[in-house]
Amino acid sequence: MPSPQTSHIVTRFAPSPTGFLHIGGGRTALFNWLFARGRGGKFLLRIEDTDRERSTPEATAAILRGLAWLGLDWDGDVVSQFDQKDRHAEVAHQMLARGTAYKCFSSQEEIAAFRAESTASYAVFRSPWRGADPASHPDLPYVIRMMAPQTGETLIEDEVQGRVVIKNETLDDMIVLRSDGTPTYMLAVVVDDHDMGVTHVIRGDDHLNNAARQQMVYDAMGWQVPVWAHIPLIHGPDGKKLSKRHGATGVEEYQAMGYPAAGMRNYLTRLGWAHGDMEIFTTDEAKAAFDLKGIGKAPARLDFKKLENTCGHHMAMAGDAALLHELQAYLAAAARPPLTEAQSELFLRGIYCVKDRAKTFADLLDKAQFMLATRPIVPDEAAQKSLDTVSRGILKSLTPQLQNVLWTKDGLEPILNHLASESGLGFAKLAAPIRAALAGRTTTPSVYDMMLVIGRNETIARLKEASA
RNA sequence: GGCCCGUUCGUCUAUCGGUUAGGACACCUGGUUUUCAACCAGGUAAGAGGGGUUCGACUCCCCUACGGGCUGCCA
Repeated sequence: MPSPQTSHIVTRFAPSPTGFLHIGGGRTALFNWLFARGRGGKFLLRIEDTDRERSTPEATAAILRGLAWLGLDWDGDVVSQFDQKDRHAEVAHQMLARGTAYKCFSSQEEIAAFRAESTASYAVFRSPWRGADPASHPDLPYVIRMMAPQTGETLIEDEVQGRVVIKNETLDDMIVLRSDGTPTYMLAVVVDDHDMGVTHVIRGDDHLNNAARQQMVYDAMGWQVPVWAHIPLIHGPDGKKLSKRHGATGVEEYQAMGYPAAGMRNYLTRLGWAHGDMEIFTTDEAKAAFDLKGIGKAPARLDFKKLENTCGHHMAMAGDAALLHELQAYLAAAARPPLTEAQSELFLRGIYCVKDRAKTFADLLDKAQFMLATRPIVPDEAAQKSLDTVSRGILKSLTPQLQNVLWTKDGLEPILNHLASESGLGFAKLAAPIRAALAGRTTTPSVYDMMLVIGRNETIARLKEASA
């Protein structure tokens, strides 16, 4: 039964469609999603496309794909901020009517000149039109500025950052409606969050200062201020802001590299958030455990080793069919050919002996090569070395013995053990050429597992081929 | 320049005035083993610096240093 005070939670993710879904954005979305989903709330998606110059439908599509891959589903339709522009203008004019905003006729040149001249420490632009008599208004283009309080303080009660005090004198009368009648971000974000019923704004802490400005809009309209939670941004391994030179920054790149979505989710969840000593979470566990309190205030660095380790856990935890399904999606994302029906069947039969040692799907596929490959098996350099004359002779003597043996580990073991001691090689030395023959490489699952997975005929065929 | 935020092992973090400062990744050692991996056991490793407050400070306050953010008719 949902508890009444937690069932009205509404969070949102509001990216601007100017590129792919950034890994940091993915984490922000994840936090919002976890918070809402863990509390029976709603998670909404809004595309902040008011900047017509930079917004592209391709970017929106990429963001949606990224979210879908991460398994973050949203409630209702995707909201286009641009579509709400009339509503934004309406609110701007309401503010005008209420006297909490005013028309400013200062040109951009005038403002630029002010900024250039003011080397003073307090370079806050004060519009001369604040409080001007409407009768004195010229017939010129104007912007609508917020009538912001110029004294006193604005208090941000932030779930992550704590109580943050911003002195109002450091804030200017921000523009809410541009001279072309379109809204600025500062207005649009507030109007949309209010209209969409957003109760918790969880976003990057690059918006912490903006929260003060936005809070003024809430106050000007008499709207309820949402719960703020400004989370630190993700940094690269060197502690600098995450950028291209650190490697992958787009969520979809991680998919293409083969990281499982569940592992990615787990890693991102734990990056900058903790729940005691717990490290590995199923999605349900994460939803239940996630809270704003556990979010750290310092920026976290991306650590690929830990990402891999986390993904390894999830790879091992996953069901076989689910792994096959996600593997196929990975292959498509990485522009690689899908597994055929027959390969899929083999994969399902043999996946048990490779999945707990793989960290990514690329890794999994590589380790599964022995079952997916078709003859001739071409040994790599290291494997070739173990297929010397002596070894080939031994393999040759092995094949007839496999003809009628019971095809189980118990059936095979005595034969291989006997051959190992009889040849004087010992098991380790005997296993090497068998690995080379069956998989063409030196790093493989157990020889028994391989034989059982590929079957009697294929085993004999590969041994014959290698010993010929 | 101004304002805001941050700083515990290499990394992610626990700690919410009194702990031998805990866990995870990585690393090292040992064990197991059919190579690698996995697995098991153990180990190295931390409170940026300086002042306070306090019987006692990683924890509260101040300063400094360093890092980040904001300061747009971008979002």
